[in-house]
Amino acid sequence: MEKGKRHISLKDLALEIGVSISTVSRALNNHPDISPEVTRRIQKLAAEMNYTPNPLAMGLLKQATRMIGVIVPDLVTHFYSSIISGIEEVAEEKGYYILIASSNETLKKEIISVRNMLNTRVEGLIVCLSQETKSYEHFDRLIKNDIPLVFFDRVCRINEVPSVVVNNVDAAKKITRHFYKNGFRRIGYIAGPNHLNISQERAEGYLSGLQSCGIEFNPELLVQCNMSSKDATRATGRLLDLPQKPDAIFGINDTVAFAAMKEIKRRGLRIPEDIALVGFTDEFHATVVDPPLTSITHPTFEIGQAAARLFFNQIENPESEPEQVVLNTKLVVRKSSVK
Amino acid sequence: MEKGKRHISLKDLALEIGVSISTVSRALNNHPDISPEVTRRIQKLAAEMNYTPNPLAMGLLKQATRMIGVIVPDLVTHFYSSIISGIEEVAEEKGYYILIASSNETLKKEIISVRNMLNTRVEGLIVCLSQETKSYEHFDRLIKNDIPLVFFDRVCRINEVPSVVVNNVDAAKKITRHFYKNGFRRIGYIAGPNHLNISQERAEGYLSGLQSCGIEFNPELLVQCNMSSKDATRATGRLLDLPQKPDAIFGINDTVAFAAMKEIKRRGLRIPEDIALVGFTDEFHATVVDPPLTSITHPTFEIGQAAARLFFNQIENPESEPEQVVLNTKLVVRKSSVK
DNA sequence: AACCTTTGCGCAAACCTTTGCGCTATTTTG
DNA sequence: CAAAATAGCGCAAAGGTTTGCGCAAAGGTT
Repeated sequence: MEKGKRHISLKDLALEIGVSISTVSRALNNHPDISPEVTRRIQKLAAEMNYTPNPLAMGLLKQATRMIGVIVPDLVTHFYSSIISGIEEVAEEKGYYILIASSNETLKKEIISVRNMLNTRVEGLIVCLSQETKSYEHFDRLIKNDIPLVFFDRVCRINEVPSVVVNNVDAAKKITRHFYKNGFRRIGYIAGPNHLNISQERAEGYLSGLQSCGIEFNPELLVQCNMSSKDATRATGRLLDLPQKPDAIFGINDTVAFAAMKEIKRRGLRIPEDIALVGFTDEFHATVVDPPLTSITHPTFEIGQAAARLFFNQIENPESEPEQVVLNTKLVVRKSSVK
Repeated sequence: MEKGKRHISLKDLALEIGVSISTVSRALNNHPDISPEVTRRIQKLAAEMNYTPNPLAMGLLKQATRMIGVIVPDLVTHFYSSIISGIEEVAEEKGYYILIASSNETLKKEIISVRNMLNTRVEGLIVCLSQETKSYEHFDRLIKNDIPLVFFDRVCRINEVPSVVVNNVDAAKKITRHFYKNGFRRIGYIAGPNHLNISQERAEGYLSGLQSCGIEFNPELLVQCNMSSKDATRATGRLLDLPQKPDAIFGINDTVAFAAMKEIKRRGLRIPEDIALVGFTDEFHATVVDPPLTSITHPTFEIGQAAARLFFNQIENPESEPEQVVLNTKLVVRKSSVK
């Protein structure tokens, strides 16, 4: 092989054997038109020179890149990386690659990523909205042009776009009732931004849980944060500064719960004796903090798989109606919420 | 735009304006041959129809895909995902995309991933070896064909391939001396597989640290594991089962240290009173476990950036000699190692 | 008026693959 | 034995982009 020639083409094989390019192509695809003898020789040479078809050429020809764009709020939390693993598994089975971008929780980067990925000619997108995202025009071009799109966890336009979520309402209700059963009555909730479906739905479950336990909702006990550690710490502070502190706190996710845990300890309060704590998502390290954190496990890998399946459903079945897959979660009780 | 037509091409623009494809191409590239008037009209239309060049076609023409393959042992630990973020940042500046694959710490998947990525025509690879990898033939094709390759953290063939590592020897030595200064004398080390440079170098630093403190090396106190939580728990058990237990343990990374922490607690021993503990890598949650874990911070983001820069150096400067970048780490002292 | 230069644009090849169609021998059929 | 069928292969187009070359018309020079 010549220096600098990194991949060989049909042309190289054709020149070597002394036949035309089309004959080589057909031989490799076992086309009946080509004599067994020639086919054998070509396939042998191709194997020796380890020929592989050029995906760029195939992409041009078939107008298909076999690439899926995946946009997540960040790359470094277990939640998203595990979902990505799930997507990758299904994609690999189908011979697709995934292109990953992080929005860093900003709308601006999300918009740029969508544009970039389309320019790269991905066949479609699987997206979890950034925290800031409350307008959705940047997805219009996809929807209008029937470019496959799937949302997961943080979703929008669920009537037009297939999505994967967990049963947030039910899970939050379960948490509230769990607190109640263990003797806690002043139950606080640290929510996220209001426009996110996950925040709304978990709040709804929280309220419905309170009601089913006969506890009246106290607005003081519902605080908001932007889901960063820093802001979660502040939100926790606001709860702990109340004249009547909560005796239990439920955070919208484990990052928030970890921050709350630090702040509670910093103020010399004990968990769960003084304040019980429950998270949401069940990051790996929930088992390793002290006390171990009660949380809602997410079937992260399955979320990724489901999202990828919805994606391929659109590829193979463009006319199908948008479907929403709802996965179940489980409350995993650990020390942080049981006296 | 017709239904199903997802991207427009030079041809579409040419037809619309009534000029040839080459004129459109030149107009968009501001070629002086094209009259200002025509150029203006073409650029206006291109903007309106938001034309973007088809990367497949460009790739075919220029024999360059502007894609980098990245292979990591897993996707879900903070260490790797943060490094990937660093790579992505530099890649984005250069207009490159990254294609990510996980070896799941297996040689088999690593070999497959290398092959797949080459078939996809990535322009080169940035790799962290899997735990199992002790033979390196699957990289020969890259080296022989001058396809850019960079290793980071777990490296091999450092004379032929540029790489990014941290000062493992020095860091491990620092840990050992830190233990000594805080009054610990029976210092154990839970190592990883022997063929990995990180395991060897940290062992070397451990030994050199002991020597510099005048402590004689006791082979019983150096145990190995495959770096999984399970095996790390077993390895910890072996240390704790010794007739003369260590009074300090140093784990090859934080995953191992977390497992050790659990096992030590499970046996009713206190940290750091009975046994001091130090990790390596400083995963985010080191601050959140109890007690907070002393560890070696890795400049993960910078590792990714450095790896990407070495990569582009090869692209832009194919004849340059393979360089090894060594980044500094810092010992962050927390409660787990100070009585 | 006859020539040369410039301006402004189109043709076609190249990158790689697939595939409908056409072509030439050979083989089969009536 | 002539006609028709078939086996086995090549040509060329398509997909999108860039770019060397060619070409026509306009302008300028003697």
